[in-house]
Amino acid sequence: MGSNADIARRFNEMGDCLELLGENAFKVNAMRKVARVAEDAADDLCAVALRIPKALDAIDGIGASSARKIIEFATTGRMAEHEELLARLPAGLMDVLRVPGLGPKTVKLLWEQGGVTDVPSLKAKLASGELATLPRMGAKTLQNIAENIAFIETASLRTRLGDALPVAEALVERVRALSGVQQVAYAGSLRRGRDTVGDIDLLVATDNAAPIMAAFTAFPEVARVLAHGDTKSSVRLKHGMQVDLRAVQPAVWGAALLYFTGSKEHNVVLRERAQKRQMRLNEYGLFPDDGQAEPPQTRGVKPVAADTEEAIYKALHIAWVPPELREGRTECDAASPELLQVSDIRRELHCHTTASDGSCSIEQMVLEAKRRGFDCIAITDHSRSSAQANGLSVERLREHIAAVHAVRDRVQGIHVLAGSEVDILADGHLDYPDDVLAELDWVVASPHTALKQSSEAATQRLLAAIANPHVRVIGHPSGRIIGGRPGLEPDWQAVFAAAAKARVALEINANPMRLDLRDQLVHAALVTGCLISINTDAHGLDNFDLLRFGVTTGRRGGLTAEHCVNAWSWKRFEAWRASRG
DNA sequence: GCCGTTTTCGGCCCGACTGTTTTCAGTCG
Repeated sequence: MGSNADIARRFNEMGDCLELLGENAFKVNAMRKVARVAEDAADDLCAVALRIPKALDAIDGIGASSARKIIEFATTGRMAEHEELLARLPAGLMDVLRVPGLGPKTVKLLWEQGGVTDVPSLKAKLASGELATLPRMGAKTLQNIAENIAFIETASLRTRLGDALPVAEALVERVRALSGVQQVAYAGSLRRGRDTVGDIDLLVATDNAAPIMAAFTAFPEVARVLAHGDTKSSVRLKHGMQVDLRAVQPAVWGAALLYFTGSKEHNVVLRERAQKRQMRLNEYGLFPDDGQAEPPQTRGVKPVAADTEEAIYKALHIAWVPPELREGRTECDAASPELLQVSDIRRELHCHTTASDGSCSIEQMVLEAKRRGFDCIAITDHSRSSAQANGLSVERLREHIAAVHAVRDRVQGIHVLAGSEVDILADGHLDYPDDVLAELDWVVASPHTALKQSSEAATQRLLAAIANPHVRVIGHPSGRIIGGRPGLEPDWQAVFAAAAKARVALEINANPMRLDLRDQLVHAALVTGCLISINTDAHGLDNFDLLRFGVTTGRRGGLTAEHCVNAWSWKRFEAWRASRG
């Protein structure tokens, strides 16, 4: 049976095909919408299709036609229309569509009139100069296409949150120092906290944009100016990231921040709500809709709301939506929960010392946790199978437990747990026998190897770990590395149901390379009733700073302090910790 | 293709910038 990701991929590809074939753009959008719904669905849509086919049609965004396709896929493993559409296009044309600046219209032109069928043929025809005879293909356009192909061949298209955020924060301070800047912030997917971002969106409030645009495009870290207008500029930095800077009048700051934070899909929902209330929303404000085509802001129409995001949501009768939830799903349908904050976190439950692969002593880690105001730290060095991480043999583990307890007795004002990050072996067995695990105060069980095993094997593996009575947390459950490896792909619903029943927490590993569980799986886990634990997996003192990335990921999944064991009172945490094993 | 508290048909979000054009199509977010 196929996964929701398989369904999403097919609908996205159908959307690409339809777009290249010049079909109705709204039909294309509908395909993409179904793909998004499939990606976000907590339930396995194929299972739903087989069990209660009618339920598919009831899902918002999935109509009768798409429901039929999903049912066909669930029962036969194929989707005829998908295959037919793919067969109508050269297979390599999809890659041409990925080149920045090339949209469906241009790719269609290149294909039908230029004979381009894939990126290699595009490069060959660019080199030979034969594309210059096509309409709208001037020298500048052809040069841009060549440069953009070179760019995607050398740079990765998305940047990890942990790499992009420091760059954005530094740029914000650089722009803030420019004369005439009243407010500046980063927006876009970075503000929404996505695990990777395509670019950095900066917004500045000023009465005099031109000099700021000029200064920005002249920053020394800029490698290339992609666009330089009166109110909007785009640059590519020397290390490859694209940065867009948009300037607005201070009075419309809120409308602009809302608009540029997105997501695009959230904006569409807001505009539709505005329309229903006879209003128009754009980056200049929320305006009464007088039916005139010309934009209201250019006619001096006074906005209903514009200066703050809060005022605009209020005028639309939508409860404030935290940026992390603005993905165009159901966030506008009901008030958002009070999401977890970094300041809610009271303890670190997964970290390493020099006993395995960390860089600091037990005492250094404990004192750092105490300095940060935590009430508890669990020392969880690697188990014996993680040889590359200097994992502890049973004898070394026993010495280590004694060492941790010695520090616990010496340092006052913080609880110190002697724990282990014990490997979940490929077959589901843990890396220490139960009687050894029983000697520990705390057990995090994590998969580190055999991360390409089948979905069925991965499911059984995680279920076995959850069933072990000593295990309190499943660490980085998928083992994914963002931009590196996909990690395990078990039947998540089965894993979540077992974890919820056993009251075993699932970790959000805060390391920006991992962010595992990822946001949408956190959401699905919470819907199933799971507990979540956010940990930095610190290997040194600086790593404690990674906490914010884990909290952001939790927030994107709708996590509240109530469902995060790191945020509980000590009494409640202790009762839970002692409730098994 | 999806949707409906006026609609089962007729809509479906909005603006900046580039490049190629003499008024706009295409892309992007």
